[in-house]
Amino acid sequence: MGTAQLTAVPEPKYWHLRTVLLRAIDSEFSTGQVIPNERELSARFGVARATLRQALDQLELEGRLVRRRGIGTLVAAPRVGVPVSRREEGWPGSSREQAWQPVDCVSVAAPERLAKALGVEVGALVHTVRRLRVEQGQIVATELLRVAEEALEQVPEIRLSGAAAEGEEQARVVLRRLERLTVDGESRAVELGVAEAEEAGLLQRPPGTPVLVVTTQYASAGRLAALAVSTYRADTCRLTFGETGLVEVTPVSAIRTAS
Amino acid sequence: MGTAQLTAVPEPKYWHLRTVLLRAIDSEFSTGQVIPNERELSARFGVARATLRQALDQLELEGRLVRRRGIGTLVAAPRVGVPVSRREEGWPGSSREQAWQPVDCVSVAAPERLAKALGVEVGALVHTVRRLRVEQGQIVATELLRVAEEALEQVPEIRLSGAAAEGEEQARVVLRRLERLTVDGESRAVELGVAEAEEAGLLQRPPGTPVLVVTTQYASAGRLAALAVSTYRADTCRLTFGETGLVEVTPVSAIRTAS
DNA sequence: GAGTGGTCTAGACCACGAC
DNA sequence: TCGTGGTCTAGACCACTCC
Repeated sequence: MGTAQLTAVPEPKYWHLRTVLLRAIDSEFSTGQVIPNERELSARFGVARATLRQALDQLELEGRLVRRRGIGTLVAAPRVGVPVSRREEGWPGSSREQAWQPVDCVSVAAPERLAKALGVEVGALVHTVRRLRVEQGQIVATELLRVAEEALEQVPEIRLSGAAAEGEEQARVVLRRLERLTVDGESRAVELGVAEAEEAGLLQRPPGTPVLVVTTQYASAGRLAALAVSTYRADTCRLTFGETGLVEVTPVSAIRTAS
Repeated sequence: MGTAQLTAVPEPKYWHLRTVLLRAIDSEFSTGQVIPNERELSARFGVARATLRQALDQLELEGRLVRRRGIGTLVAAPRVGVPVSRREEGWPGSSREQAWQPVDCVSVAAPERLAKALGVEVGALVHTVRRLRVEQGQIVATELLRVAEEALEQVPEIRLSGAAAEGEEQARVVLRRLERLTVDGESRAVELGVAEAEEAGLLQRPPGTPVLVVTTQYASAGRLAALAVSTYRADTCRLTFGETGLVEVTPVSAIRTAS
Protein backbone atom coordinates (compact mmCIF):
# COMPACT_ATOMS: atom_id res chain seq x y z
CA MET A 1 0.00 0.00 0.00
CA GLY A 2 1.77 3.09 -1.31
CA THR A 3 2.17 6.52 0.18
CA ALA A 4 0.11 8.00 -2.63
CA GLN A 5 -1.41 11.41 -2.11
CA LEU A 6 -4.89 11.89 -3.43
CA THR A 7 -5.02 13.64 -6.76
CA ALA A 8 -7.61 16.32 -7.35
CA VAL A 9 -10.70 14.67 -8.80
CA PRO A 10 -14.36 15.66 -9.11
CA GLU A 11 -15.53 12.66 -7.10
CA PRO A 12 -15.69 12.68 -3.29
CA LYS A 13 -12.45 11.94 -1.48
CA TYR A 14 -13.92 8.99 0.39
CA TRP A 15 -15.01 7.34 -2.86
CA HIS A 16 -11.64 7.81 -4.47
CA LEU A 17 -10.02 6.49 -1.30
CA ARG A 18 -12.22 3.40 -1.49
CA THR A 19 -10.98 2.73 -5.01
CA VAL A 20 -7.36 3.15 -4.00
CA LEU A 21 -7.76 0.94 -0.96
CA LEU A 22 -9.64 -1.71 -2.93
CA ARG A 23 -6.84 -1.90 -5.45
CA ALA A 24 -4.35 -2.18 -2.60
CA ILE A 25 -6.11 -5.00 -0.76
CA ASP A 26 -6.58 -6.88 -4.04
CA SER A 27 -2.95 -6.66 -4.97
CA GLU A 28 -0.90 -6.32 -1.80
CA PHE A 29 -2.83 -8.10 0.93
CA SER A 30 -4.28 -11.52 1.46
CA THR A 31 -7.23 -12.87 3.39
CA GLY A 32 -7.00 -12.36 7.13
CA GLN A 33 -4.15 -9.92 6.93
CA VAL A 34 -4.34 -6.76 9.05
CA ILE A 35 -4.10 -3.51 7.11
CA PRO A 36 -2.57 -0.37 8.67
CA ASN A 37 -4.67 1.27 11.36
CA GLU A 38 -7.04 4.15 10.70
CA ARG A 39 -4.86 6.91 12.15
CA GLU A 40 -1.92 5.71 10.12
CA LEU A 41 -3.93 5.51 6.89
CA SER A 42 -5.63 8.86 7.33
CA ALA A 43 -2.24 10.50 7.89
CA ARG A 44 -0.75 8.72 4.91
CA PHE A 45 -3.50 9.88 2.57
CA GLY A 46 -3.75 13.32 4.12
CA VAL A 47 -7.42 13.14 5.10
CA ALA A 48 -9.32 13.30 8.34
CA ARG A 49 -9.91 10.03 10.09
CA ALA A 50 -13.67 10.38 9.56
CA THR A 51 -13.17 10.58 5.81
CA LEU A 52 -10.98 7.51 5.77
CA ARG A 53 -13.57 5.70 7.86
CA GLN A 54 -16.22 6.52 5.26
CA ALA A 55 -14.12 4.66 2.70
CA LEU A 56 -13.62 1.70 5.04
CA ASP A 57 -17.37 1.65 5.74
CA GLN A 58 -17.99 1.09 2.03
CA LEU A 59 -15.47 -1.72 1.79
CA GLU A 60 -16.90 -3.35 4.88
CA LEU A 61 -20.42 -3.15 3.38
CA GLU A 62 -19.06 -4.89 0.30
CA GLY A 63 -17.67 -7.66 2.45
CA ARG A 64 -14.07 -6.87 1.58
CA LEU A 65 -12.93 -5.79 5.04
CA VAL A 66 -13.72 -6.83 8.59
CA ARG A 67 -13.11 -4.45 11.46
CA ARG A 68 -12.51 -5.69 14.98
CA ARG A 69 -12.35 -3.34 17.90
CA GLY A 70 -9.12 -3.66 19.80
CA ILE A 71 -7.56 -5.69 16.99
CA GLY A 72 -7.57 -3.86 13.70
CA THR A 73 -8.98 -4.00 10.19
CA LEU A 74 -8.60 -7.29 8.32
CA VAL A 75 -9.01 -8.33 4.73
CA ALA A 76 -12.18 -10.43 4.65
CA ALA A 77 -12.38 -13.95 3.30
CA PRO A 78 -14.46 -14.40 0.11
CA ARG A 79 -18.14 -14.85 0.82
CA VAL A 80 -19.35 -18.38 1.39
CA GLY A 81 -22.09 -19.69 -0.88
CA VAL A 82 -25.11 -20.71 1.19
CA PRO A 83 -27.80 -22.81 -0.53
CA VAL A 84 -31.28 -21.66 0.39
CA SER A 85 -33.56 -22.84 -2.35
CA ARG A 86 -33.58 -26.60 -2.16
CA ARG A 87 -36.28 -27.86 0.11
CA GLU A 88 -33.84 -29.96 2.07
CA GLU A 89 -32.07 -26.83 3.29
CA GLY A 90 -34.72 -25.48 5.56
CA TRP A 91 -37.37 -28.04 6.32
CA PRO A 92 -36.93 -30.17 9.45
CA GLY A 93 -36.15 -33.82 8.93
CA SER A 94 -34.13 -33.24 5.79
CA SER A 95 -30.67 -34.59 5.20
CA ARG A 96 -29.19 -31.17 5.77
CA GLU A 97 -31.08 -30.43 8.92
CA GLN A 98 -27.97 -30.45 11.04
CA ALA A 99 -27.09 -27.14 9.41
CA TRP A 100 -29.90 -25.62 11.48
CA GLN A 101 -29.43 -25.77 15.21
CA PRO A 102 -32.55 -25.22 17.35
CA VAL A 103 -32.15 -22.61 20.07
CA ASP A 104 -35.49 -22.18 21.74
CA CYS A 105 -39.22 -21.93 21.21
CA VAL A 106 -42.01 -19.74 22.50
CA SER A 107 -45.70 -20.48 22.02
CA VAL A 108 -48.10 -17.57 22.32
CA ALA A 109 -51.49 -16.34 21.18
CA ALA A 110 -50.96 -14.65 17.82
CA PRO A 111 -51.16 -10.85 17.79
CA GLU A 112 -52.89 -9.28 14.81
CA ARG A 113 -50.05 -8.92 12.32
CA LEU A 114 -48.65 -12.37 12.96
CA ALA A 115 -52.07 -13.96 12.71
CA LYS A 116 -52.65 -12.25 9.40
CA ALA A 117 -49.29 -13.39 8.07
CA LEU A 118 -50.06 -17.00 8.99
CA GLY A 119 -53.67 -16.89 7.88
CA VAL A 120 -55.14 -17.81 11.26
CA GLU A 121 -57.47 -16.10 13.70
CA VAL A 122 -56.09 -13.54 16.12
CA GLY A 123 -55.34 -15.30 19.37
CA ALA A 124 -54.66 -18.69 17.81
CA LEU A 125 -51.73 -20.55 19.36
CA VAL A 126 -48.54 -20.01 17.36
CA HIS A 127 -45.16 -21.60 17.95
CA THR A 128 -42.03 -19.62 17.17
CA VAL A 129 -38.89 -21.70 16.88
CA ARG A 130 -35.55 -19.90 16.88
CA ARG A 131 -32.79 -21.63 14.91
CA LEU A 132 -29.19 -20.87 14.03
CA ARG A 133 -27.56 -21.86 10.78
CA VAL A 134 -23.95 -22.92 10.95
CA GLU A 135 -21.88 -23.18 7.81
CA GLN A 136 -18.20 -24.10 7.80
CA GLY A 137 -18.10 -23.70 11.55
CA GLN A 138 -19.44 -20.18 11.40
CA ILE A 139 -22.85 -18.83 12.39
CA VAL A 140 -24.27 -17.38 9.18
CA ALA A 141 -27.94 -16.97 9.92
CA THR A 142 -30.64 -16.90 12.56
CA GLU A 143 -34.24 -17.79 11.88
CA LEU A 144 -37.68 -17.42 13.33
CA LEU A 145 -39.81 -20.34 12.17
CA ARG A 146 -43.47 -19.70 12.85
CA VAL A 147 -46.18 -22.31 12.73
CA ALA A 148 -49.73 -22.29 14.04
CA GLU A 149 -50.75 -25.16 16.33
CA GLU A 150 -53.79 -25.72 14.13
CA ALA A 151 -51.50 -26.44 11.18
CA LEU A 152 -50.01 -29.26 13.24
CA GLU A 153 -53.27 -30.65 14.47
CA GLN A 154 -53.16 -33.69 12.28
CA VAL A 155 -49.73 -34.49 13.62
CA PRO A 156 -49.67 -36.42 16.89
CA GLU A 157 -48.09 -34.47 19.69
CA ILE A 158 -44.75 -35.77 20.80
CA ARG A 159 -43.08 -35.19 24.09
CA LEU A 160 -39.46 -35.94 24.61
CA SER A 161 -39.80 -36.11 28.36
CA GLY A 162 -42.45 -36.04 31.01
CA ALA A 163 -41.72 -32.49 32.09
CA ALA A 164 -43.28 -29.48 30.40
CA ALA A 165 -41.21 -28.83 27.31
CA GLU A 166 -39.42 -25.51 27.25
CA GLY A 167 -36.68 -23.76 25.35
CA GLU A 168 -34.56 -25.95 23.12
CA GLU A 169 -36.46 -29.08 24.04
CA GLN A 170 -39.77 -27.49 23.07
CA ALA A 171 -38.16 -26.39 19.80
CA ARG A 172 -37.20 -29.97 19.00
CA VAL A 173 -40.72 -31.15 19.73
CA VAL A 174 -42.24 -28.64 17.32
CA LEU A 175 -39.67 -29.46 14.65
CA ARG A 176 -40.33 -33.20 15.00
CA ARG A 177 -44.03 -32.59 14.50
CA LEU A 178 -43.36 -30.25 11.62
CA GLU A 179 -41.24 -32.72 9.72
CA ARG A 180 -44.22 -35.01 9.28
CA LEU A 181 -46.04 -32.41 7.23
CA THR A 182 -45.66 -32.77 3.50
CA VAL A 183 -44.46 -29.59 1.90
CA ASP A 184 -45.87 -29.10 -1.59
CA GLY A 185 -44.91 -25.53 -2.29
CA GLU A 186 -42.56 -22.75 -1.29
CA SER A 187 -42.45 -19.05 -1.94
CA ARG A 188 -39.50 -16.86 -1.07
CA ALA A 189 -38.47 -13.24 -0.89
CA VAL A 190 -35.08 -11.67 -0.25
CA GLU A 191 -34.47 -8.13 0.89
CA LEU A 192 -31.90 -6.03 2.68
CA GLY A 193 -32.31 -5.30 6.37
CA VAL A 194 -30.29 -4.52 9.46
CA ALA A 195 -29.79 -6.71 12.51
CA GLU A 196 -31.37 -5.41 15.69
CA ALA A 197 -30.24 -6.20 19.19
CA GLU A 198 -31.12 -9.87 19.62
CA GLU A 199 -30.36 -11.00 16.08
CA ALA A 200 -27.15 -9.00 16.06
CA GLY A 201 -26.01 -10.78 19.19
CA LEU A 202 -26.75 -14.22 17.78
CA LEU A 203 -24.87 -13.34 14.60
CA GLN A 204 -21.99 -12.03 16.69
CA ARG A 205 -22.19 -8.63 15.05
CA PRO A 206 -23.03 -5.12 16.32
CA PRO A 207 -26.57 -3.75 15.91
CA GLY A 208 -27.13 -2.14 12.54
CA THR A 209 -25.17 -4.80 10.69
CA PRO A 210 -26.59 -5.27 7.18
CA VAL A 211 -28.32 -8.61 6.68
CA LEU A 212 -30.15 -10.44 3.93
CA VAL A 213 -33.64 -11.27 5.12
CA VAL A 214 -35.14 -14.35 3.49
CA THR A 215 -38.86 -14.87 4.01
CA THR A 216 -40.15 -18.34 3.14
CA GLN A 217 -43.77 -19.44 3.01
CA TYR A 218 -44.16 -23.22 3.19
CA ALA A 219 -47.40 -24.65 1.84
CA SER A 220 -48.90 -27.97 2.79
CA ALA A 221 -52.15 -29.32 1.35
CA GLY A 222 -52.64 -26.08 -0.55
CA ARG A 223 -52.54 -24.02 2.58
CA LEU A 224 -49.87 -21.92 4.31
CA ALA A 225 -48.25 -24.26 6.83
CA ALA A 226 -45.30 -22.31 8.19
CA LEU A 227 -43.49 -19.04 7.78
CA ALA A 228 -39.73 -18.70 8.18
CA VAL A 229 -37.87 -15.42 8.46
CA SER A 230 -34.17 -16.13 8.08
CA THR A 231 -31.58 -13.44 8.65
CA TYR A 232 -28.25 -14.02 6.93
CA ARG A 233 -25.05 -12.04 7.49
CA ALA A 234 -24.71 -9.96 4.35
CA ASP A 235 -20.98 -9.50 4.78
CA THR A 236 -20.10 -13.19 4.66
CA CYS A 237 -22.91 -14.84 2.70
CA ARG A 238 -23.79 -15.31 -0.93
CA LEU A 239 -27.22 -16.94 -1.12
CA THR A 240 -27.50 -19.55 -3.85
CA PHE A 241 -30.73 -20.68 -5.48
CA GLY A 242 -29.34 -23.33 -7.74
CA GLU A 243 -31.07 -26.25 -9.40
CA THR A 244 -27.64 -27.61 -10.00
CA GLY A 245 -24.29 -25.92 -9.93
CA LEU A 246 -23.36 -25.76 -13.59
CA VAL A 247 -19.84 -24.56 -13.20
CA GLU A 248 -17.89 -23.23 -10.28
CA VAL A 249 -18.99 -19.77 -9.31
CA THR A 250 -16.76 -16.90 -10.27
CA PRO A 251 -16.60 -14.01 -7.79
CA VAL A 252 -19.11 -11.42 -8.86
CA SER A 253 -16.56 -8.65 -8.70
CA ALA A 254 -14.63 -10.33 -11.50
CA ILE A 255 -17.67 -10.44 -13.74
CA ARG A 256 -19.10 -7.06 -12.95
CA THR A 257 -15.91 -5.19 -13.65
CA ALA A 258 -14.47 -7.20 -16.50
CA SER A 259 -15.31 -5.32 -19.69
CA MET B 1 -42.45 13.71 16.25
CA GLY B 2 -42.00 14.85 19.83
CA THR B 3 -39.37 17.02 21.43
CA ALA B 4 -38.09 14.10 23.42
CA GLN B 5 -34.64 14.32 24.93
CA LEU B 6 -32.52 11.23 24.81
CA THR B 7 -32.48 9.29 28.04
CA ALA B 8 -29.25 7.86 29.33
CA VAL B 9 -28.89 4.34 27.92
CA PRO B 10 -26.00 1.95 27.44
CA GLU B 11 -26.56 1.75 23.68
CA PRO B 12 -25.04 4.29 21.27
CA LYS B 13 -26.97 7.52 20.81
CA TYR B 14 -27.35 7.03 17.06
CA TRP B 15 -28.91 3.62 17.57
CA HIS B 16 -31.35 4.90 20.13
CA LEU B 17 -32.14 7.82 17.82
CA ARG B 18 -32.86 5.38 15.02
CA THR B 19 -35.40 3.59 17.20
CA VAL B 20 -37.08 6.84 18.18
CA LEU B 21 -37.20 8.08 14.59
CA LEU B 22 -38.47 4.75 13.32
CA ARG B 23 -41.34 4.83 15.79
CA ALA B 24 -42.09 8.39 14.72
CA ILE B 25 -42.19 7.72 10.98
CA ASP B 26 -44.34 4.65 11.57
CA SER B 27 -46.88 6.50 13.64
CA GLU B 28 -46.82 10.15 12.63
CA PHE B 29 -45.78 10.27 8.99
CA SER B 30 -46.96 8.73 5.77
CA THR B 31 -45.25 7.70 2.55
CA GLY B 32 -43.69 10.57 0.66
CA GLN B 33 -43.96 13.02 3.50
CA VAL B 34 -40.94 15.20 4.30
CA ILE B 35 -39.61 14.90 7.83
CA PRO B 36 -37.91 17.85 9.60
CA ASN B 37 -34.47 18.74 8.29
CA GLU B 38 -31.24 17.47 9.81
CA ARG B 39 -30.26 20.69 11.60
CA GLU B 40 -33.70 20.93 13.13
CA LEU B 41 -33.72 17.30 14.26
CA SER B 42 -30.21 17.38 15.69
CA ALA B 43 -31.09 20.47 17.71
CA ARG B 44 -34.34 18.93 18.88
CA PHE B 45 -32.63 15.78 20.14
CA GLY B 46 -29.60 17.60 21.45
CA VAL B 47 -27.01 15.77 19.37
CA ALA B 48 -24.47 16.75 16.75
CA ARG B 49 -25.65 16.69 13.18
CA ALA B 50 -23.19 13.90 12.38
CA THR B 51 -24.75 11.70 15.04
CA LEU B 52 -28.23 12.34 13.75
CA ARG B 53 -27.03 11.53 10.25
CA GLN B 54 -25.73 8.19 11.47
CA ALA B 55 -29.27 7.32 12.57
CA LEU B 56 -30.72 8.48 9.24
CA ASP B 57 -28.09 6.43 7.40
CA GLN B 58 -29.42 3.30 9.10
CA LEU B 59 -33.01 4.07 8.24
CA GLU B 60 -32.06 4.80 4.65
CA LEU B 61 -30.21 1.47 4.45
CA GLU B 62 -33.38 -0.21 5.68
CA GLY B 63 -35.35 1.45 2.93
CA ARG B 64 -37.46 3.48 5.34
CA LEU B 65 -36.20 6.93 4.32
CA VAL B 66 -35.10 8.56 1.10
CA ARG B 67 -32.85 11.60 1.17
CA ARG B 68 -32.81 14.09 -1.68
CA ARG B 69 -30.26 16.84 -1.82
CA GLY B 70 -31.87 20.26 -2.00
CA ILE B 71 -35.26 18.80 -1.09
CA GLY B 72 -35.22 17.01 2.23
CA THR B 73 -35.69 13.60 3.79
CA LEU B 74 -38.82 11.69 2.82
CA VAL B 75 -40.57 8.65 4.20
CA ALA B 76 -39.96 5.89 1.65
CA ALA B 77 -42.69 3.86 0.00
CA PRO B 78 -42.81 0.16 0.92
CA ARG B 79 -40.48 -1.95 -1.17
CA VAL B 80 -41.87 -3.34 -4.39
CA GLY B 81 -41.82 -7.09 -4.89
CA VAL B 82 -39.81 -7.98 -7.99
CA PRO B 83 -40.12 -11.53 -9.32
CA VAL B 84 -36.76 -12.93 -10.39
CA SER B 85 -37.11 -16.67 -10.34
CA ARG B 86 -39.57 -17.55 -13.05
CA ARG B 87 -37.86 -18.15 -16.33
CA GLU B 88 -40.12 -15.71 -18.10
CA GLU B 89 -38.68 -12.86 -16.08
CA GLY B 90 -35.25 -12.73 -17.53
CA TRP B 91 -34.97 -14.68 -20.73
CA PRO B 92 -35.56 -12.84 -24.01
CA GLY B 93 -38.71 -13.68 -25.91
CA SER B 94 -40.78 -14.27 -22.81
CA SER B 95 -44.12 -12.68 -22.14
CA ARG B 96 -42.57 -10.38 -19.58
CA GLU B 97 -39.68 -9.31 -21.74
CA GLN B 98 -40.91 -5.74 -21.95
CA ALA B 99 -39.87 -5.40 -18.31
CA TRP B 100 -36.28 -5.47 -19.58
CA GLN B 101 -35.31 -2.63 -21.86
CA PRO B 102 -32.15 -3.10 -23.97
CA VAL B 103 -29.67 -0.26 -23.73
CA ASP B 104 -26.60 -1.24 -25.70
CA CYS B 105 -24.22 -4.04 -26.53
CA VAL B 106 -20.50 -4.45 -26.84
CA SER B 107 -18.79 -7.45 -28.40
CA VAL B 108 -15.19 -8.09 -27.46
CA ALA B 109 -12.61 -10.82 -27.13
CA ALA B 110 -13.02 -12.31 -23.66
CA PRO B 111 -10.35 -11.44 -21.09
CA GLU B 112 -9.27 -14.22 -18.77
CA ARG B 113 -11.77 -13.92 -15.94
CA LEU B 114 -14.76 -13.49 -18.19
CA ALA B 115 -13.71 -16.39 -20.39
CA LYS B 116 -13.40 -18.60 -17.35
CA ALA B 117 -16.82 -17.55 -16.06
CA LEU B 118 -18.42 -18.42 -19.41
CA GLY B 119 -16.42 -21.58 -19.94
CA VAL B 120 -14.85 -20.50 -23.23
CA GLU B 121 -11.32 -19.92 -24.44
CA VAL B 122 -9.59 -16.64 -23.67
CA GLY B 123 -10.07 -14.37 -26.66
CA ALA B 124 -13.37 -15.91 -27.77
CA LEU B 125 -15.94 -13.39 -28.97
CA VAL B 126 -18.35 -12.45 -26.19
CA HIS B 127 -21.39 -10.21 -26.43
CA THR B 128 -22.35 -8.10 -23.46
CA VAL B 129 -25.88 -6.74 -23.53
CA ARG B 130 -26.82 -4.01 -21.07
CA ARG B 131 -30.46 -3.95 -20.05
CA LEU B 132 -32.59 -1.94 -17.64
CA ARG B 133 -35.49 -3.35 -15.70
CA VAL B 134 -38.47 -1.09 -15.23
CA GLU B 135 -41.14 -1.93 -12.68
CA GLN B 136 -44.12 0.30 -11.98
CA GLY B 137 -42.54 3.08 -14.02
CA GLN B 138 -39.35 3.00 -11.98
CA ILE B 139 -35.90 1.75 -12.91
CA VAL B 140 -35.19 -1.01 -10.41
CA ALA B 141 -32.28 -2.86 -11.94
CA THR B 142 -29.53 -2.85 -14.51
CA GLU B 143 -28.06 -5.98 -16.01
CA LEU B 144 -25.08 -7.22 -17.92
CA LEU B 145 -26.10 -10.24 -19.98
CA ARG B 146 -23.05 -12.07 -21.30
CA VAL B 147 -23.11 -14.69 -24.01
CA ALA B 148 -20.34 -16.18 -26.10
CA GLU B 149 -20.77 -16.07 -29.88
CA GLU B 150 -19.99 -19.77 -29.99
CA ALA B 151 -23.05 -20.45 -27.79
CA LEU B 152 -25.13 -18.80 -30.50
CA GLU B 153 -23.50 -20.51 -33.43
CA GLN B 154 -26.40 -22.81 -34.10
CA VAL B 155 -28.70 -19.80 -34.27
CA PRO B 156 -28.85 -18.06 -37.65
CA GLU B 157 -27.53 -14.52 -37.51
CA ILE B 158 -30.17 -11.89 -37.92
CA ARG B 159 -29.68 -8.33 -38.99
CA LEU B 160 -32.34 -5.77 -38.46
CA SER B 161 -30.90 -3.44 -41.05
CA GLY B 162 -28.19 -3.40 -43.66
CA ALA B 163 -25.89 -1.20 -41.62
CA ALA B 164 -23.46 -2.55 -39.08
CA ALA B 165 -25.42 -3.12 -35.89
CA GLU B 166 -24.34 -1.04 -32.93
CA GLY B 167 -25.59 -0.03 -29.52
CA GLU B 168 -29.23 -0.72 -28.81
CA GLU B 169 -29.79 -2.24 -32.23
CA GLN B 170 -26.96 -4.68 -31.74
CA ALA B 171 -28.42 -5.53 -28.35
CA ARG B 172 -31.75 -6.40 -29.96
CA VAL B 173 -30.01 -8.61 -32.51
CA VAL B 174 -28.23 -10.59 -29.82
CA LEU B 175 -31.41 -10.92 -27.77
CA ARG B 176 -33.35 -12.15 -30.82
CA ARG B 177 -30.76 -14.81 -31.42
CA LEU B 178 -30.67 -15.70 -27.76
CA GLU B 179 -34.39 -16.25 -27.49
CA ARG B 180 -34.18 -19.19 -29.87
CA LEU B 181 -32.00 -21.12 -27.45
CA THR B 182 -33.86 -23.51 -25.22
CA VAL B 183 -33.07 -22.92 -21.57
CA ASP B 184 -33.10 -26.12 -19.57
CA GLY B 185 -31.58 -24.99 -16.33
CA GLU B 186 -30.87 -21.96 -14.19
CA SER B 187 -28.67 -21.33 -11.20
CA ARG B 188 -28.79 -18.15 -9.18
CA ALA B 189 -26.93 -16.36 -6.41
CA VAL B 190 -27.83 -13.23 -4.49
CA GLU B 191 -25.44 -11.05 -2.55
CA LEU B 192 -25.01 -7.53 -1.28
CA GLY B 193 -22.92 -5.07 -3.26
CA VAL B 194 -22.56 -1.38 -3.90
CA ALA B 195 -23.25 0.46 -7.15
CA GLU B 196 -20.20 1.94 -8.82
CA ALA B 197 -20.19 4.89 -11.16
CA GLU B 198 -21.92 3.59 -14.27
CA GLU B 199 -24.46 1.38 -12.55
CA ALA B 200 -25.19 4.06 -9.99
CA GLY B 201 -25.99 6.50 -12.77
CA LEU B 202 -28.34 4.09 -14.52
CA LEU B 203 -30.12 3.40 -11.25
CA GLN B 204 -30.31 7.13 -10.61
CA ARG B 205 -28.50 6.79 -7.32
CA PRO B 206 -25.15 8.06 -5.99
CA PRO B 207 -22.09 5.77 -6.07
CA GLY B 208 -21.88 3.52 -3.04
CA THR B 209 -25.60 2.84 -3.00
CA PRO B 210 -26.27 -0.67 -1.65
CA VAL B 211 -27.59 -3.07 -4.26
CA LEU B 212 -28.64 -6.70 -4.47
CA VAL B 213 -26.53 -8.45 -7.06
CA VAL B 214 -28.23 -11.43 -8.71
CA THR B 215 -25.99 -13.71 -10.75
CA THR B 216 -27.82 -16.11 -13.06
CA GLN B 217 -26.28 -18.95 -15.05
CA TYR B 218 -28.50 -20.12 -17.91
CA ALA B 219 -27.89 -23.61 -19.20
CA SER B 220 -28.80 -24.87 -22.65
CA ALA B 221 -28.15 -28.40 -23.85
CA GLY B 222 -26.33 -29.17 -20.62
CA ARG B 223 -23.86 -26.39 -21.15
CA LEU B 224 -23.54 -22.83 -19.80
CA ALA B 225 -25.23 -20.64 -22.39
CA ALA B 226 -25.34 -17.20 -20.83
CA LEU B 227 -24.45 -15.36 -17.68
CA ALA B 228 -26.50 -12.48 -16.32
CA VAL B 229 -25.38 -10.14 -13.56
CA SER B 230 -28.38 -8.09 -12.46
CA THR B 231 -28.02 -5.23 -10.02
CA TYR B 232 -31.19 -4.33 -8.11
CA ARG B 233 -31.71 -1.26 -5.96
CA ALA B 234 -31.68 -2.62 -2.41
CA ASP B 235 -33.62 0.31 -1.02
CA THR B 236 -36.70 -0.17 -3.18
CA CYS B 237 -36.73 -3.87 -4.10
CA ARG B 238 -37.78 -7.09 -2.45
CA LEU B 239 -36.74 -9.96 -4.70
CA THR B 240 -39.32 -12.73 -4.89
CA PHE B 241 -38.58 -16.34 -5.83
CA GLY B 242 -42.06 -17.68 -5.74
CA GLU B 243 -43.51 -20.75 -7.34
CA THR B 244 -46.87 -19.23 -6.65
CA GLY B 245 -47.84 -16.47 -4.30
CA LEU B 246 -49.68 -18.31 -1.56
CA VAL B 247 -50.99 -15.35 0.34
CA GLU B 248 -50.26 -11.68 0.12
CA VAL B 249 -46.88 -10.82 1.48
CA THR B 250 -46.74 -9.20 4.87
CA PRO B 251 -44.02 -6.60 5.35
CA VAL B 252 -41.06 -8.30 6.91
CA SER B 253 -40.81 -5.71 9.64
CA ALA B 254 -44.19 -6.79 10.93
CA ILE B 255 -43.12 -10.42 11.16
CA ARG B 256 -39.64 -9.91 12.51
CA THR B 257 -40.69 -7.71 15.37
CA ALA B 258 -44.02 -9.27 16.33
CA SER B 259 -43.35 -11.49 19.30
C1' DG C 1 -30.97 33.86 -2.24
C1' DA C 2 -32.56 30.61 1.02
C1' DG C 3 -32.81 26.01 2.44
C1' DT C 4 -31.66 21.28 1.89
C1' DG C 5 -28.61 17.15 2.24
C1' DG C 6 -23.39 15.81 1.14
C1' DT C 7 -18.64 16.16 2.37
C1' DC C 8 -14.84 17.14 5.30
C1' DT C 9 -12.11 18.63 9.28
C1' DA C 10 -9.57 18.23 13.87
C1' DG C 11 -10.13 17.15 17.60
C1' DA C 12 -12.08 14.31 22.09
C1' DC C 13 -13.24 10.35 24.77
C1' DC C 14 -14.85 5.46 25.19
C1' DA C 15 -14.83 0.16 24.86
C1' DC C 16 -12.34 -3.64 23.88
C1' DG C 17 -8.32 -6.85 23.22
C1' DA C 18 -3.59 -8.05 23.88
C1' DC C 19 0.34 -7.81 26.65
C1' DT D 1 -0.90 -0.01 29.92
C1' DC D 2 -1.18 0.56 25.22
C1' DG D 3 -3.13 0.34 20.65
C1' DT D 4 -7.20 -0.60 18.19
C1' DG D 5 -11.71 0.64 16.20
C1' DG D 6 -16.37 3.03 17.82
C1' DT D 7 -18.74 7.15 19.05
C1' DC D 8 -19.47 12.00 19.28
C1' DT D 9 -18.75 16.95 18.83
C1' DA D 10 -18.99 21.72 16.63
C1' DG D 11 -18.03 23.63 13.35
C1' DA D 12 -17.02 24.66 7.86
C1' DC D 13 -17.97 24.68 3.00
C1' DC D 14 -20.09 22.59 -1.19
C1' DA D 15 -23.88 20.99 -4.56
C1' DC D 16 -28.35 20.97 -5.53
C1' DT D 17 -33.41 22.53 -5.74
C1' DC D 18 -36.84 25.81 -5.47
C1' DC D 19 -38.65 30.43 -5.46
